[in-house]
Order: sequence, then structure tokens, then C-alpha cells
Amino acid sequence: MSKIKNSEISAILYEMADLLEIKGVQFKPRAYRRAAQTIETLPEDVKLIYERGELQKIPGIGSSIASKIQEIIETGSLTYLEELREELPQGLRELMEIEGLGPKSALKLNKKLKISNIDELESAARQGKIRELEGFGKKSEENILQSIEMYRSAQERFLLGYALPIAKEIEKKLNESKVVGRISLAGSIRRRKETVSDIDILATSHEPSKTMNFFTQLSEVKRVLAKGKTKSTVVLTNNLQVDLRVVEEESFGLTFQYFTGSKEHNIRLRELALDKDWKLSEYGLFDKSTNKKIAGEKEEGIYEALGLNCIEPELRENRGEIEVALEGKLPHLIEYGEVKGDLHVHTVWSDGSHSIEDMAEAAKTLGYEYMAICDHSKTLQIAHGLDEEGPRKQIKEIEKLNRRMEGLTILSGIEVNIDSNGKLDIKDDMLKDLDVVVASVHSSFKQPEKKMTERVLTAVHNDYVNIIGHPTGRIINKREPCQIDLPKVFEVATELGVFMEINAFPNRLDLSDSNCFKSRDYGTKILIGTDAHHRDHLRYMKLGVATARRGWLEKKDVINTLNLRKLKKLLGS
DNA sequence: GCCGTTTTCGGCCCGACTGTTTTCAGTCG
Repeated sequence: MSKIKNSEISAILYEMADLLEIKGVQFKPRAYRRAAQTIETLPEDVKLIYERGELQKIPGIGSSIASKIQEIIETGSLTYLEELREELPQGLRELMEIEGLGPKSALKLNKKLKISNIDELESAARQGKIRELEGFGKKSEENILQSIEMYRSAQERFLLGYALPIAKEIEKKLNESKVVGRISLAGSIRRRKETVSDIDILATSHEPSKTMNFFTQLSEVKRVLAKGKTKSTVVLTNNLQVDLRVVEEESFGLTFQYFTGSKEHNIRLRELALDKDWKLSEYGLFDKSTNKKIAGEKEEGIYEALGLNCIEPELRENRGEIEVALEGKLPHLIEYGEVKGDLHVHTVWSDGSHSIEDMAEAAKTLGYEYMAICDHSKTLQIAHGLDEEGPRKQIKEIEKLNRRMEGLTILSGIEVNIDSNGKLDIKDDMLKDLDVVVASVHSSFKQPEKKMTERVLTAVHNDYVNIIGHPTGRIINKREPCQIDLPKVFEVATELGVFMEINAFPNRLDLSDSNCFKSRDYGTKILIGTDAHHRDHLRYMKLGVATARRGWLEKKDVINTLNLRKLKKLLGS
């Protein structure tokens, strides 16, 4: 039996959906896409579900897709997919990557001009061949060329930590322009997804065309993709796409709900509405027969009307939140203001930019009660890691600072390195005198799952380790998470009173939201740490809280919501 | 291909914008 990951299964199903769509098959693409999406975000290994014979219990998976998943797990491939690949021209999926090209256009370009990749598409457009085709014109040819340029420069999704400040800046400019009334960020950025492909903004305005003019003429705008009275789309000089929609005051709430998504969440809501013979659109919730508006003024209204508690934006991913809301059992998510301190902070003692005191002052301005200094240990020479005696000297310095510091307690700590066999590079004799010990993997990320799991478990078993830092080692857009049996780690860590980190650094967010979701099954306690190397990095905490919220975590799950006394008791320091 | 507290058959979310035509198909979210 092949060892296949959920992501590989979902990739096959996504390809099935695309190929069937190109073929012009109705409805099946949606079914495959839904199944792929569900599997992609499933916290459990599909193979395990298959072994229990419970594939068809997964929503969106019936007998047909279940047997295809079985084939994929057993053989590593799918005959039906191979046949479709044979049958259809190569390269159409690549063409559909170009903004504005869907299955119909891709097929036509392939049939009439024998285009099967983006390079050939570009060449044909440059030679003016595309404008000759029926259904295409000069404008579509120009758009294709521009979209190819965009495609090539924007291969990666944008980190939330990068896009969010930009989104807020544009929101601010629109606000100050006086051409809008209410305004708010919507879409994936409001749901605080770890990466976003665009920024959605929703506003009300008495002068929609003025608003759109102002928006499309912002200094950051490189290209205007669409401009209408209610909706405009632009691309910024940094290649971020921004959508602005202008709606009537009385439908703001519902449109806000609609454009916050996710798409899958909304489809599920519309299905609920249909069950009641209502129609849900971005303009409101209507009775299908009388066309009378049932809800629409406020976002909460639509959830109430459908018999649900209002669902926090971070939960709206159709991962079961609607079913839970129907039962009135939504989690009470950790709030952004409930964090009382940061336990993963670096200073000039290793590779940080500021002194302990500067970092402490910065932490105070955030209203924190405590902060732990966790500089790197000696193995990380590139980060000027502390040697065996380093922590001893640092403890003295911290004691001195604590005597004159008011309103904030500095805890002593270290981010100790886990070597390839699970050994730590600072002796227990030293670790035992520190308040906080974070143990992290910084090398040999490609070890096989068994080895990596044993390695981390060895660290978990150390009597003085409190926290496992960035547990999967992933760097978003750069490095895949390591192969590790997280459920096993969660189980043992929980048993031994070791906590798992949500590293809040923008390109880490590790544990990820779905791993947090899984950790709840084991009662695992979580630390949200920023891994700050600069005082400005302390603000990344809110990205970590967003990840926790997206992972359905509550205040009780997160140890740095505790006050200092309770935290110290928990850490045994 | 999935799904069902009207249904095991017959539905499947819905509307804006663009470009090309001249009433609409394709694409997107």
C-alpha cells in the first residue's frame, strides 16, 4: 500500500475537477472540488479513515469518489485520471492559471492555435494571432499579455503578516478620503487566513463612481482590472490584487457576510436557506415565493434567521462550524486581547536586534505582564547561540533588570537546539535553573517520519523542556513541514505537561490552524510565541492568536493567557 | 458525483463585470 498524503490525494481530485470542467461535464467538477477541499483541510490521515472503512462518512464523498480514493491509496495513481489526461490536450490546466482564461478559452486556444503552454500563449499574443479568433479581440489579447506578466511575478500567495498592514493602509486612505461611509476588510484577510491571494474591501458610499475613481487612482495601483459602479479590481505595484465593492447601507451587513466567505462556508449556508425555501444572495435572505426580505441589515441576522449562533470569521471554512453552530455549541475562541505575555523573544545575546531591556520596554507598551527571553543555544553558531555559561550570565542580568523594572516581569529562558538524535545542546544542570525552556529543531528537516518523531519525543521527555518550538519547521512558501507524527507528539506532550508552540512569525505560523484543530483532541496546551528578533516583531502575536482562533482554540487552551502566578506554577519555575 | 426531516431521482449558489456582439458567453469570486 502506498504512503500517500492527504495533500496528494486532494491534488489528484482537484486535477479531476479541472479536467472534467474542460470536458464540459456538468456538476461533477464541483463534486470533485468539494471532496478535494474537504480532504485538503482534514486533520486526520485519509488512509486511516480508509482503513476504518469510513471514507463515505466524510461529507462530499460518496461511493464513486470513495472507490477512487481507495485506488489512489492502494496503487498511488488513478486510472480514470490517466484516461482523462490521454483524452484531453496537454497544458490546458497551465493555460487556466492565466487570469481571465477559463476552460472554454483554454480549449479554443489549444484547438485553433495549438497552444499548450504559457510560453506559446505569450508568443501567439505577441504575434497578434489571438485577436483573429472568434470570441477574442484586441483587448483580450492585451489582457492575456498583462496577465502572463502578473502570473510570472506573483507565483506565491502573500503572507497574512505582509498583506494585512497594506490592507489596513488602503482602508485608512479610503476612510480619510470622505468618499465612503462604512468600510471594512472582508474575504480571506478578514478570516485571517495564513496566506491570501487578494484583499477584499467592502464600503458604503453616496457617491459610488467618485469612490471607484479614488480607489483606482490610489498611488499604489499598477493596473486596473475592472471598474464598475459597485465593484472594482486593481493590482498594486507589489502585485497584490485588491477588490473594492460598494453597497447600499441597508444591505451592508449581509454583503459583509457574503464577501467574508469562505466560498464553501457560504455555499453551505445557501443550502441551509434552500432547505427552508429561502434564497440567500449577497443582497439578503429572501423568501423564495414572496420575495420578501427576511434578513440583511446585520451580519448576525442571517445566522440567527438560519437558526445558528453567529460564527466568528476565523471559523468560516466549512470545517464543521455550521453543524456545531446548529447545535449551539460553537467554541468561545481566544480573544486578541487575552494574551498576557510573550515567551519566545530573542535579544542581542544571540541574533536579536535589541537589548533585553529594550525588548522588555516594548513588551510593556503592549500591556504584557511578563516576557521570557529565549535566545538561541551554542549549536546555532550562525545565530551566535549562547554557550553553556551564557544562560548563567543572562539570568544575572535579568535579575538586575527585574529589580528596577515596573509592571513587567522578565523570565529567563532559552531556545535550546534539538540535534538530529533528539539531544539538547545545553546540559540539564543549566536548564533546570531557567524559567522557560523552548526546544526546537533547526536542522535535518528531511528525516523520515519515524526518526523525526522519536527525535522530538526525546526532547519532550527531557525533564526541563517546557515547550516544543515551531513543531513542524515549515516556512510558508519556502519549506514544507517536516514528516512527524504530530498526534503521537501531542499525546506524549500532554501526558508529560509539555506545551506546543504556535510560532507567530509571519512565515511560520507553526503549528498551523489545522494542526491546532487536531491538538484539541489530545487536550494539548499551546503557547503562542512570536520568536521576535526585533521589538516590532512582538506585534506578530496577533497573527498567532489568529491561527489559534482558526484552529478553534479557546482561552483555556493557551498558556500565555494565564497571569504570571498561574503561569509560573504551570511551568514549575 | 453527491445528496435527502417533501425526494433514491432530479436537483445542484448566485450575481457582477468584460469583451465581443447587438443579446450573451465566459470568467470570477
